[in-house]
Amino acid sequence: MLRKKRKLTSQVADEKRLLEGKERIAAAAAGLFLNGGYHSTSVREIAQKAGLSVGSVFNYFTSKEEILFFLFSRNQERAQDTLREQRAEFERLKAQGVDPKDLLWLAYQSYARLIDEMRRYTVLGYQELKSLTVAEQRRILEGEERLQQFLEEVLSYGVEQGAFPGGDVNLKAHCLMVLAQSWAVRHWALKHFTKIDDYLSALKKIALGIAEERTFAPHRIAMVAADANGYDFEKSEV
Amino acid sequence: MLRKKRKLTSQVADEKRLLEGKERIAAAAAGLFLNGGYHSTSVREIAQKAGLSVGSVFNYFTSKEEILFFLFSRNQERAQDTLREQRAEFERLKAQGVDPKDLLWLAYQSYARLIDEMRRYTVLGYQELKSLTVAEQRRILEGEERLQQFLEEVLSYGVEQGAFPGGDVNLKAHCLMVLAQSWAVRHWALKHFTKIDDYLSALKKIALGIAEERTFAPHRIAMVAADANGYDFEKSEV
Amino acid sequence: MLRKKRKLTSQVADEKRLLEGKERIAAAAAGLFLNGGYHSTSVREIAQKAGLSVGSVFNYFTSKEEILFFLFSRNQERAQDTLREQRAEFERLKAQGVDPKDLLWLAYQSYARLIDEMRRYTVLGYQELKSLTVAEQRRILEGEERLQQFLEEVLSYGVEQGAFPGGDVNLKAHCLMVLAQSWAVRHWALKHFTKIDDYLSALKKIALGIAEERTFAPHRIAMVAADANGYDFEKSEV
Amino acid sequence: MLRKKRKLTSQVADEKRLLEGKERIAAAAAGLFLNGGYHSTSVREIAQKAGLSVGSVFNYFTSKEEILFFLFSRNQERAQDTLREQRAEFERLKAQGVDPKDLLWLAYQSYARLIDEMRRYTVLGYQELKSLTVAEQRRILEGEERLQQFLEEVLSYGVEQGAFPGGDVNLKAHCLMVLAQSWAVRHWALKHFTKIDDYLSALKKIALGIAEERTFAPHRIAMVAADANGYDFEKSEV
DNA sequence: GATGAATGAGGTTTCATTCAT
DNA sequence: TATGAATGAAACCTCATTCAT
Repeated sequence: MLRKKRKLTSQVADEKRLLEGKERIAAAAAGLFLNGGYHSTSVREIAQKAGLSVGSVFNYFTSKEEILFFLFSRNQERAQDTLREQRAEFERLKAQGVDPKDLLWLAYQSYARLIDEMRRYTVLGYQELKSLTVAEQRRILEGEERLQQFLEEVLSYGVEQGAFPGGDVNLKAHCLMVLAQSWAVRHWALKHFTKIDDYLSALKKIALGIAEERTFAPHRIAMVAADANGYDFEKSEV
Repeated sequence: MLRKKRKLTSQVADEKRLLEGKERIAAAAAGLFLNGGYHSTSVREIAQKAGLSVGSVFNYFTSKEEILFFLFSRNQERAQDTLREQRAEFERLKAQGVDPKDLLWLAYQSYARLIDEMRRYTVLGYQELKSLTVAEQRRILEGEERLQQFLEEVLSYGVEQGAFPGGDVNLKAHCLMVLAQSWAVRHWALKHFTKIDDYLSALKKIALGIAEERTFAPHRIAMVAADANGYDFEKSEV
Repeated sequence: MLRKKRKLTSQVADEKRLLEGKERIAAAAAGLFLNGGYHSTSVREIAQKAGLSVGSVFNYFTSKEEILFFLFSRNQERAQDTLREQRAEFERLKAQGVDPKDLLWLAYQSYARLIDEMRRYTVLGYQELKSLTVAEQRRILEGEERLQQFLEEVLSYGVEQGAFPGGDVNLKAHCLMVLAQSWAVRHWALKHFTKIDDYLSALKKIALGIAEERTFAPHRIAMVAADANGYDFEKSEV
Repeated sequence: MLRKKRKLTSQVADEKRLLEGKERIAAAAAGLFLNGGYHSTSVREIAQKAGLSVGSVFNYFTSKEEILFFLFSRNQERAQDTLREQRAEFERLKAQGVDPKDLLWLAYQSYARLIDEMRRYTVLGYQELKSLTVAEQRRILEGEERLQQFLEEVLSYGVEQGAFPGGDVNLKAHCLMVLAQSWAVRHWALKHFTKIDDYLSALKKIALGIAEERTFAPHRIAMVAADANGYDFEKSEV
């Protein structure tokens, strides 16, 4: 009669307690997801590590996948908060007439430090984003895009001010993002940097060099079949 | 992570047949692993897509994981082949006194094109490497390191020849690798480039800029606890 | 990526084997469903009784519910087969000018014997029909309606021939059906009849009496709110 | 079927409060049990609909099953009350020398109206009786038997008075009961009757016809193996 | 060598019931 | 007495793997 009744809400009523519980479980899950991956981690393991019974986990989350999504969104929020602060800071410093190069470097540093703080989640993103619903994936990627957009804005401001040459701002921002993220996702290749600040100081010239490079303007034309390069990919593309 | 294998060898005797079968199955698996992930793909699906019975798959591979490993190693081999060619080419051109900058650009281009050809597997690497045994992971990463080493050698040659300033060659190579790989793993952000060559020509100045940047020399001291930066990671680190 | 992939077909390929297996499992399930009910019966129990492993059950059926539906439909088919025979027989005897009363009694007897043969399933129907999808329920009830329609036709033929008075043929058929079904669903109250034929011979006069009764013609007007009799039923009505 | 109860008494001391609470919960449960079935209804849903907490439900009932039993018994009581009234009325009218046929019809009508009032529970009985303990089942069925016995007595009185022919009074009562219950359990086939009284007036001639039918006397011999008709039923028989 | 049915361990999820607050 | 979070057993179902044919 009632087919497919899905429990839509968490069982725990008290908002504060609910969030605390979620945090606790998610924290336990994060570690396990990272070593071993999302699919290889059982809810039983998560519960155990969080010091709860299996059933209790489902009082806080309605599904295992929700735990993964929670991890991503919570960090997304964290990133967006930082972004907001950065924006404010950027406007403030701009008004003070600070050198665009310094502005970029400040912005970039704070992005890289964010990556460092959330290193585990950055890696998780690269690994397990595809385990989410397409809708959920999009939500997360939109956040990422907003981060990149900010770098683009800072770069564009530099162009306006004559600090950087015009060019493919979008590409430059992409490169900068990727180099920051590599601190997390390719950390094994950067083992000789002890801390993010070591990496950053080594990277400084390279990063600014990218910004100052005179590249071609972008060909902002939406290609009809952007992906028509001979591949027979079936659906995906993450 | 570690598991006990029952049957250690494949059931198929004829070497040629065996390899053909493996290729066929792996090809089918590759697509499925990419859209859907390794864990969500069942052996039955793979068998079906390969036009075989479930049982047959296990005549060619001893486990599902072996299929994944096969995919990685086969591509590793492919990459190492390319690397060997590149090395030969590099020596030849070096002997002809070709400009180190051109040498680097040639090497880099061919690496990027390799990434492009194996785009699906590059993504797969970022996503599913952790699904392998630690030993297997290491084997794959060693290949990756060899690729980076080649770039480092080319860069070093440029330094010797006075084309590039001295500096952290290791870091530069890392950056170059990451930017090439981003064509695969962050392709959604590069949608406005139709083909790898479009991306490459836009990237050329940036890449060479990185090579020519005057960075600090590396502090080649192996840190005792390179990872002692406050994290409580348990085991892994990919 | 692929969300909600439902295994749509049974795993067993060989048609004959598949059917045999289904029969075997369904037979085991039938008994268990009857004592204890559908929900209280676990798949493990079914498997055990059928002499199979749990997994194997799901090679034959895609879900537990399918077992229940299989039971219902298979008996539905069985009933429809009998119905077809009855129809043929009816036409044959009608052509021979057999007395309508005898025709009715023959038809009724064979329906009652069918009920007897499928007694367990008749009970199951009363108990567990609601455990099916609404669509599936409808399919089963349509079969039941066809059975009743046949009785109505036989009754109508008797009316034409002057053997029975006109009246609410639909109601009469309903009464006859219910009395036959009561042999299954209220068997505890009929314990003093050893066999269906005992019950039938005792019931003969009553059944024919019903047919011969002079009832009012039916008020075949579709009532606007047929159910507006003060109840606050929420949805169902089986 | 049989289970171990932990707590044997309800937690609520005040008798009045206890009963009020039980009624409230049972009322909520009744609707849910009907649409959806006993097993598919969770205690949480019941609590929610009753406007209580889950814990409170278990202050009033010691188990979910007890709710079901409560529903059945409360209606059983209701039925027995009506029965008592009917008995009194019957004696009164008998003393007044009322026509036995009228007596039967009055008694039958009031039974049918009872069924109508408790339609939901009649259906529930057919569906979920088996979810009770065997002992509980028996208690409920005994009540049902008492109801039938009354009809038998009324019929017997008619026989004594020469209004009905002798015959299988037990069978006749059974038939009458079943036809009344069909208003509830096979309501879908009687949709063209808006109200129970419509059904009753259409049924009147049939019902009285049954009473007046000249059937065989019953063979009241307890059969040794009453069920020896080839079935392999294991335990139950509802 | 190929097949595919059988297996059973283990996955996620539900839910009646308990019990500290 | 009321609450609702915690529990853990047990449910359904999936799937890699085996093995008789």
